[in-house]
Amino acid sequence: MKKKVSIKDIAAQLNISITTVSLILNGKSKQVGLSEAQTERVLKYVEEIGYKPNMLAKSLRTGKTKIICLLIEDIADPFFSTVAAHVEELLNQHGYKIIYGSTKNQTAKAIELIDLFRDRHVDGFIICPPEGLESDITGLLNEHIPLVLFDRYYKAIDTDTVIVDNLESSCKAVNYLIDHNYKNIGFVTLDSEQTQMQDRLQGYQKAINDHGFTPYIKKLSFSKVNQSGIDDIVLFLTENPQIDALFFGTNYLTIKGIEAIDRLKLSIPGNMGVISFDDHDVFKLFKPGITAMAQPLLQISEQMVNLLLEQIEHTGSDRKRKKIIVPAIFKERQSSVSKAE
Amino acid sequence: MKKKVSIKDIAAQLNISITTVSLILNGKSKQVGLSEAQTERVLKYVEEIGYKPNMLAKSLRTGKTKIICLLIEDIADPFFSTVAAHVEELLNQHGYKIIYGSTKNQTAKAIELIDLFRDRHVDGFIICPPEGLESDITGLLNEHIPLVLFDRYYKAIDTDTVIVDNLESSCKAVNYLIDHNYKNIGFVTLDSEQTQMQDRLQGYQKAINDHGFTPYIKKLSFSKVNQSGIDDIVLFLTENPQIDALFFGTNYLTIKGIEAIDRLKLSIPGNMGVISFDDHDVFKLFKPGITAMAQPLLQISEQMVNLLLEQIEHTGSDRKRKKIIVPAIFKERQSSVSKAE
DNA sequence: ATTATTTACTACATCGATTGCGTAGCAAGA
DNA sequence: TCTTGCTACGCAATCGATGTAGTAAATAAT
Repeated sequence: MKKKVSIKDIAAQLNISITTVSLILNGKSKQVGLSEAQTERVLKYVEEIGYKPNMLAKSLRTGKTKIICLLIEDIADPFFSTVAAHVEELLNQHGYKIIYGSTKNQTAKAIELIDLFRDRHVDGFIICPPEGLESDITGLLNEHIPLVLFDRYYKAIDTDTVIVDNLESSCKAVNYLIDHNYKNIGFVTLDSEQTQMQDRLQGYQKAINDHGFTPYIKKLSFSKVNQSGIDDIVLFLTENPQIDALFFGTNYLTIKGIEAIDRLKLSIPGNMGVISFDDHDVFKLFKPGITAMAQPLLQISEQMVNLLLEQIEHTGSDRKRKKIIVPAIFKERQSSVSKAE
Repeated sequence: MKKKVSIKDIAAQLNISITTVSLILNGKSKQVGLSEAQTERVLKYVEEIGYKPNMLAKSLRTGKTKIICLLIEDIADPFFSTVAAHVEELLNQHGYKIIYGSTKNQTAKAIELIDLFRDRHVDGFIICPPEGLESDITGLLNEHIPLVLFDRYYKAIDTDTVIVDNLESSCKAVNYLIDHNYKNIGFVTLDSEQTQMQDRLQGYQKAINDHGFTPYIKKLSFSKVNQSGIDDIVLFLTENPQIDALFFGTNYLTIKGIEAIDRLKLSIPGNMGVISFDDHDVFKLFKPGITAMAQPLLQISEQMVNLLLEQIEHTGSDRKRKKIIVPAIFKERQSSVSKAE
């Protein structure tokens, strides 16, 4: 069992000062004019004994932890876990580790987590914010803590943000259904004020209005999707039997919807055209394949990491915050093929 | 923009010593005999200004970080992300945060990550180890760092471990197929020496041998599953047309298998019975539902967290290491219903 | 009145690094 | 000989906490 060696032990062993060792280890030997010989000697010895600096001490002193906090809804959700995987990979390339927290879309939990990680002095945050976090986000901004929001944002706060073009994409998806001969298109969404859901709703409404169609909108409460989601959709469809296609606001709503449609013994796309916002592994495997408006997760992750690194590197205060909107990708599958007249 | 207050500022403000503040904040006021009045005063003030201790300094001093490292194959895999979600939740209840890393099942990446997190002084590890990590694991044990392995383990090293009864479960699954009239049952697995895959293979072989059947085994290389997995399985089935059922060693193999079967225009379970080791969201939604031997993820997570906390709390060296084997759960669906004679 | 005990705190070293400032040693220029 | 200027390094403060050992004052015991 090896005991941990500190910079002090090294200095003692080599009969030099701690300062010298530290400077050499931080590559400042040239800068401060330490001799080649000494530098070599220290580097060689350090290598030999496999010394690893204590990151805690380092962080305490420098104020940098090289840890980024990723705050998402739920790590078990494929959308978020995929983003997490990408962000992890990308940030690793820059020497950052990532620590994450699942908010379950609950304001209180999110606030608690932000506090906790701020206490741990993470170097930055990537956050998919639930509702009602305005003041906490503002707090982070005021302390100049690097921060990127994604998937949704707050209209009232100027933050670096990465989202998809929710409105446009939704509009396109609904137009696609209209073009394929569906006449009564319903929209199943969350009862949420969050920007992404609002924009998707508006996209739906725009497409419907543009064609003078009748809107059919069902809003489910986030917390009840798992309990009564299927029942709610069954009811919605029963009450509106004329509906011949459904557009879903998120992938888990689509999954509930598929089960509901199945329960009503309706066939996809024969009786019911389906398009999902957000893709899912299931959708391409499912028979018929479920058409989806997919978010380009790698691209989103890259943009987020870039924005975050920009902030970390840019210590001045004159940087302009950026909102990046990436286009969603339409994955055409069989659940939305042309309806027979 | 509020500046961070330290324990020193508090002491100065209240005209008392740093020690006193620290003692009170750590709830030792009674123990060391500080006056009620003083205690109240400090607590009240601390509350007022919303002081948060610097965890870095605390950790540096105490050697505890209250962070646990979860090392898994891939956070984007639903098996691991679900475990991650459970572990996070459970450990949060005990005041621990979790930091994770995806090894992609690569030895080098895993070693690097373990090193990194050890440097960061995490209080413990939960690891799903790739092959060839024996010496690193031994290293952790020697340093008495709390450690739990899961999903697989090293036969040569005595560690706390949580796994499912891979051999038994696999045997049961294959027996189920046999009982349902399938005669030529293939096993699609990974070309891996890891215990979980070996045990599943042995379970398969036992069931096949017990009935005097012919084994058909296809081993895919982990790294190539995504590229050529489907083709490989198609080939395997083409070369062995008598196969009437497949047992898959992991859920992602099953997914490849389903696509392969689909490509061959075979129907499940009509032409091909299917059972998967490991469940997946897709499987219950799929038509027909895919029968699976599911791992009880919450139970596994609970056991891991328990073992880890035991180690953290048990500072003596006489603790006996535990291997916990939890039973898998058979999820009977339609992909394995009785074959017509 | 003197010593012992208790009460209520405080001083200081420490964890393992970083870093601004200081300086010894030596050669060259004045 | 003395100042100046390098070169090559060291001292000590600091980050923000913890915890041991100690002390001053008040009270109790003898």
